[in-house]
Amino acid sequence: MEKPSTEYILLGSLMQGPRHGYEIMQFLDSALKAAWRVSSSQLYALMKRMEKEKLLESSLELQVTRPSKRVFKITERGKKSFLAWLASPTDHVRDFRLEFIGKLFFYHKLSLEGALELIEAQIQVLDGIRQRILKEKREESDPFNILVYDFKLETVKGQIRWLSRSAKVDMTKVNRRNKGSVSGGKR
Amino acid sequence: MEKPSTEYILLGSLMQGPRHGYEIMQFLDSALKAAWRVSSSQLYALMKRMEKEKLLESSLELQVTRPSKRVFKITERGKKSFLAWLASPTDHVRDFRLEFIGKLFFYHKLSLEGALELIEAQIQVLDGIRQRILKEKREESDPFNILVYDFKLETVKGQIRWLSRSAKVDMTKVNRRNKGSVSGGKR
DNA sequence: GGATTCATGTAAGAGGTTACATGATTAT
DNA sequence: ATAATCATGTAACCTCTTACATGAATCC
Repeated sequence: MEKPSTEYILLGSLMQGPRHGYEIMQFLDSALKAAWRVSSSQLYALMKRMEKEKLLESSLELQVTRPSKRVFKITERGKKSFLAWLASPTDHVRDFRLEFIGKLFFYHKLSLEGALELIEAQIQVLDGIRQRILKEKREESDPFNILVYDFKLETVKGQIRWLSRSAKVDMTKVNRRNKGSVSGGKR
Repeated sequence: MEKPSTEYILLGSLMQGPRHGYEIMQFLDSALKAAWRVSSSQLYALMKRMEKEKLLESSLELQVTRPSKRVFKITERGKKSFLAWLASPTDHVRDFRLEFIGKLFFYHKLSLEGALELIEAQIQVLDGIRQRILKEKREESDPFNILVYDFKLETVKGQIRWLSRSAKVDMTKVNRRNKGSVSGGKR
């Protein structure tokens, strides 16, 4: 069973240091707004579950004028889980969009190396899928189903094209600009 | 509030005459297997709901050696609802794939006219979306967000390309081959 | 004086999925 | 013998969304 990628997005939000829920929401709202939305209810529910699974720890921080904050901190286990997710390509076309963009975001944000390797691996995976669809299309006789296969092919080809051009080029730029550490930086 | 497209797929399965649940499953499994999967539990649940909404009617048909069948028949209200769905383009990129293919399937299967008009309208809708993304991209300065917009653009452009080439051409062929009636044919 | 920000949640529901129950019949 | 086909469902769960509750502080 795979975790939903939203959990990894939340884990990733804690990689630069502890944060409380509201802070994470603001962070994602401004930084990932174009690609990912997490509602407050979902966020708090997921955080609770992940604490049970020992992927993070929390502590209450009392405030005078404001309501108390629950500050979350990622555990070693959580870091390992996040980094493993980050390095592995997605193998379902329908999840590719959100999940892959989420991964790139953290390579970018955390100034991590390995993005090009992931892109390369993802291209291989998508190319495998492309060939599988091509094979199925060849074995199909119904004209409507062929149409469907054409659409799937067009989708996968668009993704590969994007990976080969934009992603590769831009992530190279990003990587060249700032080479940094994984866990550095307190808030 | 929009209905989930799965309901329309089920409605569409009744357009050529009454059918029982198992029969619909087989029909979809063989004819739409490349694009749409409906589990038995979901099918029966949706049928029950749609009967409450007067989109269909059902009656029990007793059998000697086999378990009884519940035969579903689409109502006038159901037909109207289905045909309205069929003629309207999808305006969410994320729903486009499944929903549009489902629509084309029924134009094909029911030998209906109007597929080319729908394709044309859908291209217009997607082109509007393309321009909106392009505009947002131009206003964006963060290199990562630009990457995301590039991906969205690549996706939409792939869809438009598919619509303009394959879909248009193939549906023309289909339309030319068989010109038929809407409600004709008993099972 | 009313809206927005800060901060955390609960409850209900939408739209599924997977596993399972039932039980006879027919194909291998 | 056993597996698959026919036929209809229930129950539990999953991921995520929307609406709502709370309550002080600060901005306009």
